[in-house]
Amino acid sequence: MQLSPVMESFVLHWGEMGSRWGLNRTVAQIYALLYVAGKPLPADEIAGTLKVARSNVSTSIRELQSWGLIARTHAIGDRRDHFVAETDLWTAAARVADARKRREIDPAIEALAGCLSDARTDDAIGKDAVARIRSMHDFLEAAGGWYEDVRELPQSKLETLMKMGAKVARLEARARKPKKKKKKGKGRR
Amino acid sequence: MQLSPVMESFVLHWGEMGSRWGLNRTVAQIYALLYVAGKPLPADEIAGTLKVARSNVSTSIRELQSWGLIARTHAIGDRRDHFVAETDLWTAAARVADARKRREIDPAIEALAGCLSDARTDDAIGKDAVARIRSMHDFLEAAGGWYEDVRELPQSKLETLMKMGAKVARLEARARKPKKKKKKGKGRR
DNA sequence: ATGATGTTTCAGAATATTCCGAAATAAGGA
DNA sequence: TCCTTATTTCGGAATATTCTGAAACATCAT
Repeated sequence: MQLSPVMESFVLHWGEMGSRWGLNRTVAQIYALLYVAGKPLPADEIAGTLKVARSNVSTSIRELQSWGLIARTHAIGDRRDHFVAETDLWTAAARVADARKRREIDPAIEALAGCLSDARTDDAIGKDAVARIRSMHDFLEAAGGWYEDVRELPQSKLETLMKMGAKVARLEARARKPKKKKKKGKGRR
Repeated sequence: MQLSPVMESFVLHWGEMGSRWGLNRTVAQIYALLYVAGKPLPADEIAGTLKVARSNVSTSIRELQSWGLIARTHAIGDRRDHFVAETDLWTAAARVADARKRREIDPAIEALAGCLSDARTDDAIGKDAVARIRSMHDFLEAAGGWYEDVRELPQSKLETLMKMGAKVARLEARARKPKKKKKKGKGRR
């Protein structure tokens, strides 16, 4: 896979971004490569294009699969596995959100529940401290539950909901600060 | 600050969680400590309690302030700065979300915009690849814009919106899979 | 000023993560 | 089966991050 200058810079940027997002560089770059490539690539070609060890690609692909961001396909007359990126960004974002919830939120809830249960036999802790821990636990659980509910909506409904949110927000903004001509520093929309 | 067993385990767990969340252990532990403590603590007491270097506390506090998760206060008759955690979890979550958008989304959008502008002078890149890059750019920009809109809502409105979302989700779920008695479990799809 | 107290900076040590490459394992076709 | 090709595992090298302790800096009361 020969990369054009822009494709290369896209991949490189993604590598950077990936770190910020908690995936490592290689993983992020592979996703980016598959995303721009727009066609299935075999592992060794990925390794060649990105100049990383073949084994590294193997590990990273595993990780990407666990995030649900790439899929394995096969080409006729080729024994090798090929991989494609999920190109629908709604789906991809949802996959990432799912994975993050699973890795970041759920274990946290569990840990907090553990603390709460231990708290009953800890006579050195104050009632108010326990209450604070509990409210954190409850907050995360509520957020997680909400996410799961909403997550199951078909995309169309979700989009409607989001538009609604934005509309309410705009109305609200107008109602609250009628003075200001244009809002915020980044003229969007 | 003497920690009870449960408080200690809370702080320790938060240290773990923090890593998953992209903050480092000390930073996370300090927040956790201030959160359970429920009262302002001076930096050296934090260092003593957590058994980390005083300077490390200083750096971490700086970071926590940049996330907007702790505030500086003063006690009469004490020259030292004291720090309190934001205990309202809605607010804290919003602060984290803001910071993450600023660090994770905004730079990404910028990078992609750069790629797109470069793409005009790159004759080796395919039209379809450019289109894919563009759609990623647009997606992120739309998501960011939506977030900013919604983010400015007063908390009460936001809560209403979320409840609405959850309600829609529940109705939708019933309509789509009338068979299932109870949802959830671990059954991801 | 001077000293007492508190905070920040910074170079390098300690630690953790990522990556490579060799060796082991699997899977297909002759 | 045996050979060929594809994939994974894993120990340790390379790299990046975090943390420490000492020194520099700031602030205030005397």
